[in-house]
Amino acid sequence: MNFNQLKVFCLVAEVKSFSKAAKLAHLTQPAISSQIQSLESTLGATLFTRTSTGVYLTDAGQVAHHYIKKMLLIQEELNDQLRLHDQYLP
Amino acid sequence: MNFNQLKVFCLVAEVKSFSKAAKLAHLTQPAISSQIQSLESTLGATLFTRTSTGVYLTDAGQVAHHYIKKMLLIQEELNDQLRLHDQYLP
DNA sequence: GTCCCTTACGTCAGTCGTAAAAATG
DNA sequence: CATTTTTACGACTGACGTAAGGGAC
Repeated sequence: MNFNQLKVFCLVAEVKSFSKAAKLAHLTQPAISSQIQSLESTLGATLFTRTSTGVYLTDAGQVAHHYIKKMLLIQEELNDQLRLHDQYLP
Repeated sequence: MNFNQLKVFCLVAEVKSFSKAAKLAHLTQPAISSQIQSLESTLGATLFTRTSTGVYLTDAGQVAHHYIKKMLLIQEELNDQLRLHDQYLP
């Protein structure tokens, strides 16, 4: 599980579309599809229901979204704190 | 940045040794060294001071340790919550 | 036909282990 | 010399893009 997968997951959850997320992330749809499948595999749960009108979070997906948002927020705080620090190398 | 790196980082921070962490994680010392170097590179900060008597967290390393522990805790909560869910596939 | 997601496949970066090197006590 | 970390190198896994496939409107 890596943070790129988590960012892609949150992006898809927001725009409710793999293809739109792909454009926003400057990736291809297959890359998005692969990332989501990989995340679903490691978490052992289906995160999205795929329909012709769009993709939507399952119950498990909503749970995951809640925690993953928190993790990404903490990651940003970490980066912010390190940027203020001495050992930071631009 | 992936979660294996974060777990290795926390392990090294606890045992203050790459070699001991390697044994505990069932990896080799070079693998630990590489993971830490990679994490230091992505965070843009030196996390450990390497001495002959052991490795110790730098100031930036202590900051990172604080946030990374929180991220790993949330990851565990996520796994716990998903395990209670319907869509969970063993 | 059009749009969207998935599968298949070749390519390239990242990670591991083994082996050798460098540094410290 | 013993211990620990780092570097070098070959092998493997994982992620990407291109191209083709399948389903819904």
